[in-house]
Amino acid sequence: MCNRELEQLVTIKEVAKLAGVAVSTASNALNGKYGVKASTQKKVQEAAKKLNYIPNPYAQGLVKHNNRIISMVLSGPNSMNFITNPAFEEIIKSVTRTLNRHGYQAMLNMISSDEEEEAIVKLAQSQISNALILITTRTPDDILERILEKISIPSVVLIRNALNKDIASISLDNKDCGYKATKYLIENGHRRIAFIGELPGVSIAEERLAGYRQALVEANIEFDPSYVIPADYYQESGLIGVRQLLRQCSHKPTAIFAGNDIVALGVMEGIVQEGLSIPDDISLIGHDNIPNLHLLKVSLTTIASPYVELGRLAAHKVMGMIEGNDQTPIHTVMQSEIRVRSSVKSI
Amino acid sequence: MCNRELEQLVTIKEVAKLAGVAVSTASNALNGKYGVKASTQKKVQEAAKKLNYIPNPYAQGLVKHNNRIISMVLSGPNSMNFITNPAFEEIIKSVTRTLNRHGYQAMLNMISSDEEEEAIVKLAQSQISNALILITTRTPDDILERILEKISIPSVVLIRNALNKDIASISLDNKDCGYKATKYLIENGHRRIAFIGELPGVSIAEERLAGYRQALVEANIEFDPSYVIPADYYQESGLIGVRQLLRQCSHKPTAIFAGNDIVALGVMEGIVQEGLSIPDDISLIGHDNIPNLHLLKVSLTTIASPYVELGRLAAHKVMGMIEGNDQTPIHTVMQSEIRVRSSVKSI
DNA sequence: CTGAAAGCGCTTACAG
DNA sequence: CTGAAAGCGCTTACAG
Repeated sequence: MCNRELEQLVTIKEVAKLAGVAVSTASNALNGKYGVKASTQKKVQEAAKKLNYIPNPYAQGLVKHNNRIISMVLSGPNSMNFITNPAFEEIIKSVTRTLNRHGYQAMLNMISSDEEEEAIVKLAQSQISNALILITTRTPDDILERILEKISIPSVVLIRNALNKDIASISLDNKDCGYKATKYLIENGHRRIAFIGELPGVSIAEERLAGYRQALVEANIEFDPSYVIPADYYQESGLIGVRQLLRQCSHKPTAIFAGNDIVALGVMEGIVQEGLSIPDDISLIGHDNIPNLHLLKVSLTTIASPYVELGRLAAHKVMGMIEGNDQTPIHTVMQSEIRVRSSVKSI
Repeated sequence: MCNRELEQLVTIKEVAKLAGVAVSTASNALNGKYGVKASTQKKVQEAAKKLNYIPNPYAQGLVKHNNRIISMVLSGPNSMNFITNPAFEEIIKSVTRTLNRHGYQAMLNMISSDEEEEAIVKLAQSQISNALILITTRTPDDILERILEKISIPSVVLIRNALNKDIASISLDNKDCGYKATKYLIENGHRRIAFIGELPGVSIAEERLAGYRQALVEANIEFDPSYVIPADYYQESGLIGVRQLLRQCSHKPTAIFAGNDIVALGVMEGIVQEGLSIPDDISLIGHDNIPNLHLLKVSLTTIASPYVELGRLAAHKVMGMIEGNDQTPIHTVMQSEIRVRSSVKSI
């Protein structure tokens, strides 16, 4: 079961002994430090190879203050499996793969939104990882800034705009996403367009709403507040939101822009439950381009965002920050594009 | 950006100083060791609290050989984002959440299938984590046994049957899954039933196939090898598989059991491309019960397996193994149940 | 170019 | 009940 004792761990001491040098010399040789005779270095390397030596990263970390571990922090409601958005899973996989390829380790930390400050600060102070990638935080900017100021390890915040100059971020052009989605609906003849995804204080929601409004303004469509419905960006909020929408508005909209794809999935459920059909009664567009949208009851038109690339950039950025050679801009904003399927009808 | 120097880390030394005791006493007090005067312990705890002391897990790990980190190992083809099965993502989240709740950390390790042995052994030897949870390994039993014998940390293998007595595992009753799926098709009047999901040497595939065959035998349906199609359990293999099936069989089957849901998704794509319809031309059943199957073009009937619970059990098992108090059986087999939707037609 | 010493932050025997 | 010492596996000045 667990043959913990079977095999003695090989340490640098044994390597040094086999190579016939001091431990410090072995260390210098293995780390390619200047001032080690080539032949000595070779001897040490061969000994290490022969013994199958792998340095203990924590012993290294203790002295170098670098253990090559990076935490991906996921915050969400305090229920068992709160990360239900496949878009975030793409990011997680992309970050992990990129880190692993560069000899870094990825840690996953799932924390409750309601104790985010405490959990993040504790995580950083524990020194368990060398950097933080905040993937799903919704903490307001000012509080998040306070949190990140408190901690002493590098961090990068994903998919949030509007953070202050000192906080590294990689995000989407969320306003443009909202604009593109809404404009596409308008181009298809829609004028009564609802937005399900209002979430005050949360950057992506506010920006997507701003893009929605901008597209409306450009098309001379009057803004109707009854067409703007709150949603928390989890699936059920789409279902609840569309019910609320159909109940509260005086003129039923002909199209809905859902804040993201899983909200759109909820909207789809709600529309079916109401006995309406997409896109004949209501057109629908989402955001994210999660997998298999083409296999849905109605294949969903959406705004596709480059989550894999975003994760890759995030991984490279934190590695650079840790190693002190990060050359990338403090803020990166990535562009999205529409992926047309058949949930929007031209009217 | 990275105010690494701003804040001095607080160590047990400062705690001891503030409490006016020796470092060893502080350690004993903090760890609740016997033989510390209550008043001393209180002094130390207060000092720790005041200074916001968090012990360095790696310094602890170095002496205790327990850093409370567990690696979830995902192997797959050597492409960027190979874990595409939402069922595995449920497991990952469930494991992580459970570990985090118990003060453990979860590490994600994505390795290439073609260098699995090397990567696993190296991971274990690096002492970077205290235990391994192998989630997606397909390495044949004998090789996997050899690998796990080589390593000196506890490990548990998920969703694999037939491993030897000494290797901890938590799995599904895959034969029963195959049996239930096939039996349900038979009960609905089908006799020409295909299985897309043959993958020799991979436990889940072999067992599901065995269950399929058993259901056939019980119903006196002759086994037709041209109805058994290989698939690698990624989505595209379903698409390829159903094409192959329709090309090679003399009598078109009336129903297909796909090895898992994402294969079923591929099959669905293929059937649509061939101009056929589900369930009118061909009935389809999958396995896993991944999210949102009810929103597909044809809502997919499937075998639901308890992945969240499985992940929870796996986390508890490795924690127990690490702490030396694991009471759970070395092998756990979980039961699955059918979830009826509308992709199977009664004929 | 090499090695002995100190130290990273902790815990564990062991004196007292 | 408390504290000084040794040690976990490493690296980094610093003598020589």
